[in-house]
Amino acid sequence: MPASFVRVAYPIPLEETFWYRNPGSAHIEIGMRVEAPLRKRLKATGYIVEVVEAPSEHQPQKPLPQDLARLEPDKIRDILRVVDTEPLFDQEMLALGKWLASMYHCSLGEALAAMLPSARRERQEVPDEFDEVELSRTPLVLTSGQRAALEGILADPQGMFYLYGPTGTGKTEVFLQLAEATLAQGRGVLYLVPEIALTRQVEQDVRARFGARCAIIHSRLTPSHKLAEWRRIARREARIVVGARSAVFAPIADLGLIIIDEEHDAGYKSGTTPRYHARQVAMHRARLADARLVMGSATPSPEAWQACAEGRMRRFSLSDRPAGGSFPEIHIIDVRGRHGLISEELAQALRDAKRAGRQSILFLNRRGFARTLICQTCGAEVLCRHCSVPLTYHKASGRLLCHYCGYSEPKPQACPDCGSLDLVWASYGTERIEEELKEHFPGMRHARLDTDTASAKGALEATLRAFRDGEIDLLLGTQMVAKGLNFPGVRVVGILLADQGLSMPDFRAAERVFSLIVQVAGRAGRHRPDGLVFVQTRKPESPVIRLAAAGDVSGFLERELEARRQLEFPPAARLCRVVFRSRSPQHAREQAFLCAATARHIAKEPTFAEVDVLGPSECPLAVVADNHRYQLIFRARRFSCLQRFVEVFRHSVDPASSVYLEIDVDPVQMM
DNA sequence: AGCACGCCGACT
DNA sequence: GTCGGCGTGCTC
Repeated sequence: MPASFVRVAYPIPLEETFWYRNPGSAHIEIGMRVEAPLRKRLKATGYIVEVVEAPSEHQPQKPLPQDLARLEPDKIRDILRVVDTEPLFDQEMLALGKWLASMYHCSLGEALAAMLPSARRERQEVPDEFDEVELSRTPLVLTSGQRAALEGILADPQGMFYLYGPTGTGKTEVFLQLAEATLAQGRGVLYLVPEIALTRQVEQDVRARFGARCAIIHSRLTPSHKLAEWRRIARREARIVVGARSAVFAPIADLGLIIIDEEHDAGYKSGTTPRYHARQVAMHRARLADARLVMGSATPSPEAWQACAEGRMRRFSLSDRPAGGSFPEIHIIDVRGRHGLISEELAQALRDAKRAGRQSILFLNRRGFARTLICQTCGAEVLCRHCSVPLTYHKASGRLLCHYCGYSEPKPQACPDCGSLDLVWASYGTERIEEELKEHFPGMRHARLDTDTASAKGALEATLRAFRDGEIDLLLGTQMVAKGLNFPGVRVVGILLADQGLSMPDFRAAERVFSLIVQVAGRAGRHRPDGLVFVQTRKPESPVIRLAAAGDVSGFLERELEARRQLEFPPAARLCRVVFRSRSPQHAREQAFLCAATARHIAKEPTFAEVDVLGPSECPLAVVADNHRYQLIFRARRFSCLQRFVEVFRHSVDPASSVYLEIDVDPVQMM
């Protein structure tokens, strides 16, 4: 038996793949992982992406791949070990990996690493949680809007659809019935949800309806459980998969439907290489598989709204709340010049709700006690030693904490700059609101829900259950309370500092603030028509706040799209952001300027006439975790042109290894 | 990425 | 004279 050769892709920022010999008789296939030596490294783990049988006397010889034939035979080393007994991916997934690598400008190995579970070994038992929910819940009776959407989508065997409707108008039920119809045809279903608490809710709905046919991929599954779920999907034992971003790569055979719930959510964009957008990957997969793609949200992204306007996607609107609720009455409260963070109007409504046996939600998008500590004498803020951001005071731990790198230090007694003892807290966090609640609403049973309180295992579930069961009158929290939670008893919603985030140096700031306000407001009055929302702000005249308070989604999107056209920002153009990061501020800066010159030179070519090179400039967050950051932005109207440009750029620059280049296609965060 | 090699500053 | 800083180069 002659030795065979394998091509291995490593999850490192190197485009090259490497050839090895398989010395033993170990069975080897595309899609398995191997351990092999890589230069001075004794063992590195990579993915087999090609297998070639060595020439033998008996078998007719196929020509060897060119790069293998060119290699000196003694340069080819032996693999050490095969990790898997079954492949993790097939040719189809490999093709998706190649697409991902070219789309997001990373190596094939990096793409595969992002797509696949990382566990070495599979755990035999899959956690069996679904016996606690009652099975075979039957489909609900649909409203006319829901029925129209369901029938309209089912009438088209493929294509893209948008389910647009305020919270509580029953998008989930339409998704579930579409899934049912797809499964009935023997085709697989992928149901994407943003990370966080929402996974739990959809998971239960899907489990109740489809039982053992579903697989769930949470972020908290251990790697070995994730691998076990992966195998169940590949073996077709599970035909409907619920999961967050990375579930878009689940190996579902004969895919018939992809659902993207809360389509606008930024959590669908990966923050690490490859910086893929699950919506983009889903569009690609749906096209390849001739599957339907159905997304939905109460606050569509400008990209999706534009696609509907241009007819690239068919939109269905839902407008009735089938559970008997109606849309809440919304009040804007101008809090300029007022003390405290809970206005008298809101306080009164909270007390009234409590007296009526109803519940309330307070939303403030900042955890901790105070955003920053300021010296009254010299005006200095206490900044992180590793990042260019102020430290947030967390009273529970008595420490100042950096929300970007995790650095913390004890609360200083005196100003580190001038030694003054006159240090004051500036701005509020959820911890401080909690203190205000204790002081001014002693009878109110409340709970706080943010990353800090939810980090303990089971704490999130326990709080949500207690609130649902009415053991809590008031739920206070960050984004976590904004998304997808359905609590029938909620009457009052208070949005504190609604304009927070509006002045961020990011073209998506308005979009984010708008959708957060609308989403939180949607928590009120889902089941009874007496919801009340208070939008507290220091910018009551801001159109974003006014449109959000009016629930005018299309008005906001039209306005936003017009602004984006004026500024030539997405979706009027496509962007690629390149961040240069280095321990050394000079290196990052020099490299950014050098590469900018190269980029401008390339942009002079006639084929790249439409490409703009913006920058370089220091990133708004100039330092994160001791990394100094500069950025360059490429812009073009046609995506294909931008992609070719980035490709040429990437191969024309040779960054010193002390500077790392992050390439972000369709960036969502510009900080 | 990771790991070693190599070439200039302050120490026993 | 060496220890060690991190800039540079290479990976089948």
